[in-house]
Amino acid sequence: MPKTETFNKETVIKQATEVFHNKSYSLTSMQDLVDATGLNRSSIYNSFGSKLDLYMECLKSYRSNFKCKVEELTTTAKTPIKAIESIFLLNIKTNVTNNLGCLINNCTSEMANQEAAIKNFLNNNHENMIQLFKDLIEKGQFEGSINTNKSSNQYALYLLNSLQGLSISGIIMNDYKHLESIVKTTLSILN
Amino acid sequence: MPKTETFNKETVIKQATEVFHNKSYSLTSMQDLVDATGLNRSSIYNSFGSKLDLYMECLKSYRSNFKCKVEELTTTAKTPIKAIESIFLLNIKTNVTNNLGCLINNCTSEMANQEAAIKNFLNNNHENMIQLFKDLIEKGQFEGSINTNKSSNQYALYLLNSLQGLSISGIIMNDYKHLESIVKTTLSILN
DNA sequence: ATCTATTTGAAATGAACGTTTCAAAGGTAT
DNA sequence: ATACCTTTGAAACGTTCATTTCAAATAGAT
Repeated sequence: MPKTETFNKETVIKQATEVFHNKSYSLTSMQDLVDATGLNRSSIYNSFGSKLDLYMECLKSYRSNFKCKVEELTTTAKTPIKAIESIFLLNIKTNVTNNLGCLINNCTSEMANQEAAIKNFLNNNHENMIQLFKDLIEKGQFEGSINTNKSSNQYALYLLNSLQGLSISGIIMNDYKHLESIVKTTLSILN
Repeated sequence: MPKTETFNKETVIKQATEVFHNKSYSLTSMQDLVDATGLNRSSIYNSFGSKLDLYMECLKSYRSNFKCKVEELTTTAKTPIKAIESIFLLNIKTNVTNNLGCLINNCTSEMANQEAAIKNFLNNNHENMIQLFKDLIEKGQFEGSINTNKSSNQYALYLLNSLQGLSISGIIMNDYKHLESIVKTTLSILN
């Protein structure tokens, strides 16, 4: 029957993600994507639809990648607070080495008010993150390892806010130690 | 002698700032700026140089505006901690009403890795903000109203990080109360 | 009124953009 | 081999972009 797809869709998304991460959505041209993926222009349109569609795929891939790592961290961590810490450290490790910030947070600044589909994704992501932190906080508060000065919801909002801040801090600051210090100070409130 | 400038440069910058804030740098076209300012295309180039030059002017104006308000707040505030609080509240008040985030933080995501002049400005801004918080913290620690669990530098990094987070949070979250809660939790560490 | 330097308007420039088109090439199954 | 449908390459499409150009209008100083 037909000729089958010769390229690996996941690989292409990975390559495209890197470009989008490096240059932002607006500053990434279709030519950049052609160059980075080695694919033909038509193949990209055939397989992904449009530049925006491909971008959305990259966002989803980026998030599911993050989710995987987080799941691993939370299951291996000894305490909820250690789990939270390792999520934060994962974040600065991936953001300080390249000074690019988090793809999703960059997207928020750039696109949240421009594209409804993007806004939807971001809202969804936000809720997921809040839930993630809320669960961990509740677990810690139940165990007694996290204080109950604030509700799990208040702490979740606080933690996510700090994590988002680290995305921007990671773009400007080059010193890993400074970012580590921020994490330490941020989490010290929970004990 | 010559015909003099008929328009007010500051007004033009204000109008341009609004456009850049609404649409980001990349998504703002020269036509958008012509429409928003009422100026002729040539006049913009004559007076400001290029789109990027005008953008830089807007960033500077935005920052000096912020600085003015901060100066007023810090001089009228009864305590350093109240001063810090009012800076945070000013921030969420200006960012939650429009869901646009902070112009400078948006710029960080979008442009920090694209334009050296911008990166320079952002680094400078970062240092200024750190110094602002550091001074307030030191004052509070000297007076005894702020604890010494962390150094003024560590607290300054922590506070700026949270403030940057609020810029992103303000884009996604619509509930002013939630942002207020974040501020409250963030500052509770200082007492 | 005249000169002079500037602003203005409108059109033009040339490059880059995202997307489409379509004939040719390519691989799979009959 | 042949038929089938996909991928591929290259060119072209129509827009939009930032910027330039330049003659005409404009206004302060002489």
